[in-house]
Amino acid sequence: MGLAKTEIFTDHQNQIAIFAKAFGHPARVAILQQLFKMDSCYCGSLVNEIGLAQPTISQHLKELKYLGLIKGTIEGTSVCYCIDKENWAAMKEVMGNFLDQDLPETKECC
Amino acid sequence: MGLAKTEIFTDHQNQIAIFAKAFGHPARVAILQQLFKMDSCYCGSLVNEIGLAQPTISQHLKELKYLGLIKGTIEGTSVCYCIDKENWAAMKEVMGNFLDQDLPETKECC
DNA sequence: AATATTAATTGTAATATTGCAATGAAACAA
DNA sequence: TTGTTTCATTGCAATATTACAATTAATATT
Repeated sequence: MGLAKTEIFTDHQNQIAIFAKAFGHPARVAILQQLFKMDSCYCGSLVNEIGLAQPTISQHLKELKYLGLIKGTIEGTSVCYCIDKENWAAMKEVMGNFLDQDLPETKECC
Repeated sequence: MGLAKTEIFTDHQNQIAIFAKAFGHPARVAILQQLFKMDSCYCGSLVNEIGLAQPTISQHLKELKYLGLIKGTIEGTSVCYCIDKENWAAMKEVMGNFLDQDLPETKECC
């Protein structure tokens, strides 16, 4: 169907999936890495440094912005994007806990 | 197009995206959480505990297995799944480094 | 052998995602 | 005002993903 049955999962499980999906495309990974480098956070710079068309980059930025991971500030005709530190930290907490799960050493299953 | 232009990104960026995509569906998050709990790693148990049809679960398991995050052992007519500890640790290293990126405090952009 | 159990595979329908050309909107420059 | 620059939005085509019924494969049970 292409449609995930989100209603049968917990909010926590859905939230992990939503954050993960944001990182599930290399263009968004590249955008975030650029923003962490900080020396170029204008939309146009991202278009130049990543080899995708401007509407495509704009769309990826929109998704990241919708999740709150980045924020954009209008400066004349340009838009400056940067990481939203607070929300990034909150996301890191959620994803980190998921990744850091540990297995009980005692029980060996397979 | 529905087709990511992976060739214009680094292997590292693609790898992050591929791992992230694995966590981009709540069913796979739920499966992994169950496997970490360890008391039920049979495919049938996962079908019962998660409310999706058996072929759907089987398909999600296949993806996780393909990435090496889990492994399955045949036990009679059942298949026992569990986390692949080594590969999970390797994935955690990659994803962790990405999530733990820091911003230079000096430069404030937006 | 005949049946049952468990899980993978196949096929299919519905929805989502990706990418870009074309266009629009807003601020700036001449 | 007229153009220019920068970015968002719209519309569309191509591919990917999700879900499941039906089937198959393999082992176990009787």
